[in-house]
Amino acid sequence: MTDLKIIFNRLAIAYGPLHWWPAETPFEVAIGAILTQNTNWKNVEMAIANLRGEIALTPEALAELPREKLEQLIYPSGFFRQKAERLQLLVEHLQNRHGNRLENLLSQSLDDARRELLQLKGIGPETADSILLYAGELPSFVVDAYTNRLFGRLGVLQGNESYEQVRALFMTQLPTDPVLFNEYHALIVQHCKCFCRKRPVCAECCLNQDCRYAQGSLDSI
DNA sequence: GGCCAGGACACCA
DNA sequence: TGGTGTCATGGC
Repeated sequence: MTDLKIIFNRLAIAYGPLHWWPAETPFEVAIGAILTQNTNWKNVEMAIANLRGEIALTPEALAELPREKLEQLIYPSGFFRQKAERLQLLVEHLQNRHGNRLENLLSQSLDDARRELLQLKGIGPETADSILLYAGELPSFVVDAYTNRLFGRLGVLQGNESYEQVRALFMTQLPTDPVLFNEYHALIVQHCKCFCRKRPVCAECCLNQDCRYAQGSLDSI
């Protein structure tokens, strides 16, 4: 069993199952993925609640919103001008290429869908992978700041790896399973909210000072 | 009042 | 190719 599988098992026992992403439709996942860029999820929830209140959580409805109105609705998520543009560019793309259905974009092969998402302004690798995995249920591992922080501390990562290198590490060492990738990323985020941010070592977490992972070396495994 | 949060992009050397 | 500045709100 690889280190990554062992770490997953420990996290899963401690926190799982988490069943991400907190959204009602694939399109809502994509909206959340853009809105959460460098932003606390609580702020995103406020913005999504505003969109829901305007019945604007479909590509058609979002396309009808004037830019200023959209900026006003997503204001709590921060970077509201950038994000309004990014949302409208995504909606325009779905309208022009996929009959207003994100599901059509996601029905392609993983590589084709990922390439297409990455060509859109404002959708980088993490946002694309979040959409692929959580909206499309495609086996694309999501790497985020928490992933780098946690696995850097564990000694799995050196800290100078590129996004694609980290993603490839997880995708080659783990079974190609979207359910596993989904849960793993959710567990990393859940764990880091306790272990990595609030305090250096969380007494009740599964990777505390008594755990070999917290020592920064996995050599003994 | 400062720091951080489930990034991406433009610009520059 | 890699580093830096910019975008911006809300919670702690």
